[in-house]
Amino acid sequence: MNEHVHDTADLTKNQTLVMGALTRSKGPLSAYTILDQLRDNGFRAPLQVYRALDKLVEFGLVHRLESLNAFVACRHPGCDGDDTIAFMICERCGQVNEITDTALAARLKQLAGEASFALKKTTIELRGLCRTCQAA
Amino acid sequence: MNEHVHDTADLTKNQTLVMGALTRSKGPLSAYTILDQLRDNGFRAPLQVYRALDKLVEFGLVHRLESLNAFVACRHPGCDGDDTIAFMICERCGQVNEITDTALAARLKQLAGEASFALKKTTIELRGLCRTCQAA
DNA sequence: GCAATCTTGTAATGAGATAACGTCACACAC
DNA sequence: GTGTGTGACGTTATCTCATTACAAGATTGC
Ligand SMILES: [Zn+2]
Ligand SMILES: [Zn+2]
Ligand SMILES: [Zn+2]
Ligand SMILES: [Zn+2]
Repeated sequence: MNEHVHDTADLTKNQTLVMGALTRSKGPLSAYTILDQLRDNGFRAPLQVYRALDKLVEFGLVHRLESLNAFVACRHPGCDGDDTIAFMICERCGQVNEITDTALAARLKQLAGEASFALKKTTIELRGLCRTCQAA
Repeated sequence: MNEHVHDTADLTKNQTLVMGALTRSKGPLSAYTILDQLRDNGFRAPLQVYRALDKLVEFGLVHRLESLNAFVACRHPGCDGDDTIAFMICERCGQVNEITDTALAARLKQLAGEASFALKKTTIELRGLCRTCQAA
């Protein structure tokens, strides 16, 4: 088995349950919301969720949205190789759109380089209204 | 007086105290850290800090760092007009560098436009090591 | 078997943020 | 001057988010 790329078949029981909750959801979920949804599956404590989330984020199956303190299942096929992901978060319907852009990533790397900053992780979160919600 | 641009002279007592704490600090501070620093000035409750912070952020004198749940005094002269600010946060020494870049902002606006996303606020936070901390 | 390692369960606590209430000071109309 | 609206302030309680600490099972490799 590939040791870097994970799919849902590799997951433990708790990881599978948490992944399922996120995949079923239309938008991001907080850890405690996930906990509530999994009470019937034997979840009793936040740590059960957080431990699973840590792994899922590590595997690249889930992204953490810093500005929401919430988590979302990755729906961007092929964001594995890319560590510069921009999230467009609709403040009305909660929908999250995940995009990568080489020009954007290149510009950020350029800026970091000019400042001699050793870039490890980038967080880009755009807040606003999605196409649908602008009409309403 | 200009009704949009604020300087420290416009601030209330609590706002001045919170602004002072942030200005004195080399790096970002959490609301509760600020609270502790201002106990001697009569601060007793988190809300006193949060209320002041809300206003200071609104005035553009302070920025909130989403990935740290912390606040930092603006040290970027002229970031008023620019709503696309990138923060470079050193994970070792905590120093925060604030930069604006027209190419970066333009690309983000472009991407939002292509998705018909009505952009309201952008969060860009780069984590890594500053020049000094890479040597050590 | 046995040790090393990983995963899990549980309780307690720490850290970040807001709700709900009442008070006070001040500007401004009447 | 009295009423009224507005904004800042103080206090308590509560809510949400996240981690520490400790113990117990499961898994793997030898
Ligand atoms: Zn993704
Ligand atoms: Zn929407
Ligand atoms: Zn600034
Ligand atoms: Zn540093």
